[in-house]
Amino acid sequence: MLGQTQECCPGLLTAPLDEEQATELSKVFKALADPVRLRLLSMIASRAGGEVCVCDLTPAFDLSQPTISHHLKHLRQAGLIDCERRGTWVYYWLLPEMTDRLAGILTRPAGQPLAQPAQTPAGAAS
Amino acid sequence: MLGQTQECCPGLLTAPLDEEQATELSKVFKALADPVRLRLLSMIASRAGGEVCVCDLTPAFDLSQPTISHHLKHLRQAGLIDCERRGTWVYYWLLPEMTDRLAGILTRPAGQPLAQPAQTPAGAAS
DNA sequence: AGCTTGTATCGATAAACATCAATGCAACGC
DNA sequence: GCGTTGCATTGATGTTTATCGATACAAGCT
Repeated sequence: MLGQTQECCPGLLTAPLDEEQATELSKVFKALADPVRLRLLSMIASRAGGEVCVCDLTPAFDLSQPTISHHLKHLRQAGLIDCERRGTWVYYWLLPEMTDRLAGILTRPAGQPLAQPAQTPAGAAS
Repeated sequence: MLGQTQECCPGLLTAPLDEEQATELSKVFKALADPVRLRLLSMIASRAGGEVCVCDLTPAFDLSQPTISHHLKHLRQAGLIDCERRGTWVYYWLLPEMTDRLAGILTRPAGQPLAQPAQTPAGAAS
């Protein structure tokens, strides 16, 4: 996912993405584009021990167990989390490499202030 | 969008998001969850002068003009870009506050190494 | 005023997605 | 062995979304 084909962090804010890069990146953002998955991810990421049992996640939502399982699969296929069955239970944990990469992609280089006008220039469209 | 109701950067990786925060955040990620919009955003953000005319964006895609306009509207409603009509043409520019905020949300605090196992623990699900 | 060009909006359609109930599979306890 | 519990997969359904053609709006030109 997101291919090691790129040097390190193409940037998004520094150079136009080509079609392939954009398609790969969009898959990860799509995984984040749902409130349930965002809450699942934050519950997993913020867990003290670094791991969460599915049995601790499911009751936090007003959704069926298959739906939660579906969302977890989505997050896992995006490379944001991974899991392991341990006896009866399945534990999930964050893969910080992916969130780190996203943060880098959304960060503009310090030396390049983007030359943005930024403040709404009198009469900008609503 | 994303409400100033929060202190600064709730985190996503440090504490579980509540339902409202997750819903707001998901709207922004939804705007990024499309390859066309990602390419549009990167074309706008990486522009030297900080502004791009729609007439420079549309021909870069194999899509109809209404479709590009629709995607730009989506990015604008997410607070990622803004625009202004100037004579015949409409110019778009990045709102770096939003990308900065997203980068912050995806960044884990230095003092909190998340205690993740990270390396695949023998026999992790495929 | 009319014509032309650039951009946004509208209405329709097909594809993608979130959700559920039903079912399957894995591990434990009896 | 059999039943139970935890989680994943399947199939169906309603909703959302990407896309287009047609049209509307805005600004400049003649």
